[in-house]
Order: sequence, then C-alpha cells, then structure tokens
Amino acid sequence: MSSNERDTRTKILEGALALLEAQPEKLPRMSDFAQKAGISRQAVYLHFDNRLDLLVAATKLQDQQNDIDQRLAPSRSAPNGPARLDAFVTAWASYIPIIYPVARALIAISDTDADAKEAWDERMRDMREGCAAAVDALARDKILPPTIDTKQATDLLWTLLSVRNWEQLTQGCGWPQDCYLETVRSLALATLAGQPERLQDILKPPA
Amino acid sequence: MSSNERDTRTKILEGALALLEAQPEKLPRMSDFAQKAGISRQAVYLHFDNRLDLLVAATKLQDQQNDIDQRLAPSRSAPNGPARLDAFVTAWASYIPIIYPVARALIAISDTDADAKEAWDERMRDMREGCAAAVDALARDKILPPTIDTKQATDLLWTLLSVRNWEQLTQGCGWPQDCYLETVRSLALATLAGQPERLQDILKPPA
DNA sequence: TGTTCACTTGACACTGTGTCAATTGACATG
DNA sequence: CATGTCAATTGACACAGTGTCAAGTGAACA
Repeated sequence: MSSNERDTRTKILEGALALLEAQPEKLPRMSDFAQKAGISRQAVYLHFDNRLDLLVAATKLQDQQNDIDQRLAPSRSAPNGPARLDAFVTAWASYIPIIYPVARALIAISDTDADAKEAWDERMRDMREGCAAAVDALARDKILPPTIDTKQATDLLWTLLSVRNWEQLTQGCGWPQDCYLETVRSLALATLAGQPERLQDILKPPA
Repeated sequence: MSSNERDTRTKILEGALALLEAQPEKLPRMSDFAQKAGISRQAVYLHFDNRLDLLVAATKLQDQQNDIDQRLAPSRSAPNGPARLDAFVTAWASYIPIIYPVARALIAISDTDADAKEAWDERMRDMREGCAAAVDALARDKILPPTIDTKQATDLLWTLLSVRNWEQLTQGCGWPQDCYLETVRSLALATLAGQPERLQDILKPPA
C-alpha cells in the first residue's frame, strides 16, 4: 500500500527528528532510528539508501513543516536595504534553533563523509543566497561601506550567521536566543549598513 | 633506550603532523600514522594510549615548536587596551593557519568522542583567556562600549576568532590570510574599541 | 651469557554500516 | 478460495576501523 509506505517513511523521519532533538549532542545510530520508529533496522534501508539520505530527508521535512519560504517573505518584501538585511537576519537567526539538532548531525558526519559535506554545503549555499540578496539591496541603496565589495560583505554576513557561531554563543556561552538575535542584528547593521550607533544599544546581558 | 624511545615518539608525532598538514580534509587512520613513522600499527600504541592521546600530544608539540608564549608577548606588553586587542587578534589570527590541520582533526573526532570534545574545549578555553585579558584592558581604559559587559564582549571576540570562522572565510570563501587578518582586526577594533572608522579601511578584496 | 626492552607479527573482540536471501503475513484481485 | 504482491522480519555476512593481547625477535647492555 503506497499510503502505508509513506506512513512508515514519515514515521521514521519524525522519530528521527524527535531523537535528534531530544539529545542534540548524541548521534543516534541507524538502529536507534529503527527502534524509535518501532521497526527493524533493516526496514529503515527499505526507505532510505543510507544514513545521509535519511538525514537529508529529515531536513527537507523540517523545512516543509516550518514553511521556510514564508519565514523569508518579510525579507523579500522589505522596502529598503537595511530593512531587508534586518528581516533576513531575524528570519534566519530565529530558524537556526529549530534546525540545529539535524544540522548538528549533518555537520558531524560531514567531517568524515564527503557526500555529507556536499549536502551540508549545498544547504549553506542556499542560505548564502539570502545573504547575497540582502547585501545587494544595501548596495543598491548605496549604503554598503564603499571599501567593502559585495562578495566580501556576503562572505562576512554568511559567516556571522553560521550555525557554528550560533552554537558557540547560545550553547557554549549560554546566551539566550533573544540576546543572540539582538547582537547579531546589531552587528550586521553596524558593519554592513553603516549604522554603528546600533552597537550602542546591543545586548541585553545574558540571563 | 630512553633516548630511543623519545626518538620514536617524536618521529610518530612529526609524521602525524606532516600527514595532517598534507591533506587537512582527510583524517588519517592509526595505521597511516604508523606507516608514516615506519613502524607497525601496534607500536604506535606503545607510545600513545589512543588516537586522541596522539592528537593532543601533537598539538602540544606544535605549540612548543612555534613558541606560542613568545607570539603572545607583544599582546601582554601592549601599552593600552586597543593596542592589546590588536596585538592579540594579530597573534592568534596568524597562529590559526599553523594549528589548523591538527585542530581540524581534533574537532572532527570531537563530534563523536566526548573526551576529544573536552580536550578541544580546554584548548579553546585557554585561547578565551587571551580574549578576556584584551577585553579587560579595554574596560580598564573605559573604551569598551558601556552597554556591553565584559563577559559578553569576551564571548563575542572569542567567537569572532574561532577556528571555524577562519576555516569558512579562508578555506570556504577563498580569502587570503592577510585579508582575513585585516578584516578580523578591523571588526574587533570597531566593535569592541569603539573605532567604527576602522571599518572604512577594511578589506583588500580577496585575490 | 643472559637480561632487558622496543618493536613485530598475527590474532582477536567490538562497534557500526550497509547488503543479501529467505521467510512471514496482510491485503487485493481474479 | 487461490494467487500474487509487497512491506517488513530474521539472521547472516562483509567491511572498516579501533584498541587489546600474547608470543616471538633482535639488538644493546651488563
């Protein structure tokens, strides 16, 4: 039954998401995914070629469930460069905690698996396009500091917004999410939209 | 023979460093280390408990060979806050490319091995002290923006200077080292030493 | 001559991934 | 009712890599 097949597949994926979210520091094994879904380990391979395939499918499900396009809509319709930058930073920075557990697993296997690295890199390339669009909007408004070219500005914004930086600040340094968000917004606006005064109102101290 | 024993040990470590530097994206196996040193795989275990032990020893050898203390001396003797920050950023940012291959291996196994994570975290804690010292110097000079407390400033500087960010900008985005260094210096001074005009003279474009 | 000790050889246990083949059981269709 | 289909199960296997163990070798040293 085709609907049955879908059911099991999504049961695996939702179980996998639950497992990853429960303990983001642990990397579940294929047998853990199977157990969580209530099926045999081998049955997982009836639905996914391998671990990477499963994780990629999980990220796609997650993007779908969280309507990533809608989240980015305010950025796309922003009236000017700084507003666009602000909206994009806010959207992405708010999305990171949601995708973090799966992203973490993908990053972890990227260190040893070239295919996984490619999958993660592609994901980040997509995010980079959002950075590039925001930077372009700033450039059109002639707001970008003249000594910074757009490629470099994009690289900088892209790096500022990396999952690893979010991880270090919120997980490692204990920053609450709203503090992270405010800081990153201020930093982006100050550095790329020439609004250094933003730096003055950064930063509620971490709780 | 005790001197002989030392010889083999350092032969392994130097071989390991050479191997890691040759292909930083590949993670050599224990047998690769052995082969490079011209001994059997099991002999490696006569000198190191395990893979992590070997990698940690390699980082220590590297710190020793590169006289990390001397590199940080200019920072410690800087006459004021901004000079100290500048010297520290320069010293660390210049050191990253040297330690990167080994760091990369350590980070990679950190994703799955809790002991490795602890070893790497400890290394980063040491680096963090340098950040904290620079931030304290700025605070003493009353240069730190008043809304940023020292903990937060330290976290920010620490994150800016992370190996992952260096990796993304130089390896991922293709920035030459001097461009990375200039950018990071400017960013640190603009954000923490209230010198936003530094942002104007950032950034030779990447070659 | 005999002891010591670094090192070798070859085996093994263990973990985890991915593959394969035979079997079961439910369901649908003729 | 008989048949075929198909998801899922069971149990086995190959493979890679880490770390352990035991017996043996050979050179230096006493």
